[in-house]
Amino acid sequence: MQGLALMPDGNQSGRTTVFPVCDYDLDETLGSGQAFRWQAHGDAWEGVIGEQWVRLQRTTAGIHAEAAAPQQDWHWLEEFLQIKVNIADVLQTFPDDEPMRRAVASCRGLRLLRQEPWECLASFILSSTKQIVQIREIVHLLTERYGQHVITPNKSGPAHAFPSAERIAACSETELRACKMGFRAPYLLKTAQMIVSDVVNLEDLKSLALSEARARLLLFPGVGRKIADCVLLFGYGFPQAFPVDVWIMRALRELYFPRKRKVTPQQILEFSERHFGPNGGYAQQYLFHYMRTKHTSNNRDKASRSTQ
DNA sequence: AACCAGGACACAA
DNA sequence: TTGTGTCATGGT
Repeated sequence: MQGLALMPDGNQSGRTTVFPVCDYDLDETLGSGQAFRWQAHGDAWEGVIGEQWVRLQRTTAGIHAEAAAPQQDWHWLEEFLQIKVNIADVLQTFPDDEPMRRAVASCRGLRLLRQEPWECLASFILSSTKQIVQIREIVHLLTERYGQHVITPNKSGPAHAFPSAERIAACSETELRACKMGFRAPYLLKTAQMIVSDVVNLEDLKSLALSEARARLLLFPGVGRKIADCVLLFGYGFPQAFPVDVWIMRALRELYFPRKRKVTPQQILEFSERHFGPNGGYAQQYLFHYMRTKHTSNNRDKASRSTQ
């Protein structure tokens, strides 16, 4: 390790590296409900990608990354964080309207990750009608009980990889329910079994068009349009996939159809496909985060609810 | 103490 | 095709 000090910034064979990137906010990106097993420790974030433990920290030079073991190649992390995406180019494709301007202005540095498809699929099967904190808890129990240990630095506690489809498929429904996932347990179990028996091959989806890939995901039990679009967006990088959950439904109603009584979910869905352009998925994430954290009517509602 | 959460599904009309 | 009840569990 002596040689590290002699190596230039961005050295590729040590335990750490720096990605020189701007407009990348780790808090908003890792804590915004697209990934569920990153933990904030002070100003740093710790997580596991594949079999690798990682610690990320914002510095003036960019994003500082620390792994548990020396790396010759950081491509896996660069891919996960989508470092090469020029976010300014993406933002430029958003519709130029008031709601989008507000969302973009208040979520500067929000990015989309590129997660491993199986982990993403399993996580979002567990997400239905759950709050983000609860999804994190369920996923944590699952990885702790059925995921392989990964190497961590001495100072850090134990960490686990996300359990394989094979391992989940070998669980009983009772064991899965014990991870607090309730009625989602049979969905996850059957989905894992379908993957193990190769009824649907997740790798194959990468070469398909959006609608074809979506049709394959919809074959899994517990996967409807919304969860399929989450996996297409966060796991496969289809930038046009536009998950419509309860938050986005409210956002589109309030921001784009104010004082209009009958707006059906079908109309909202059609509007979402038409209005937000080739990077609609990114736009969706900005609206989602904006509604959850900054939008005033949301905060007012929350305040009035908690004081009554 | 009702109401809600990054929904999906079976079933009715 | 569109509308309702149900499914666990925990937070506000």
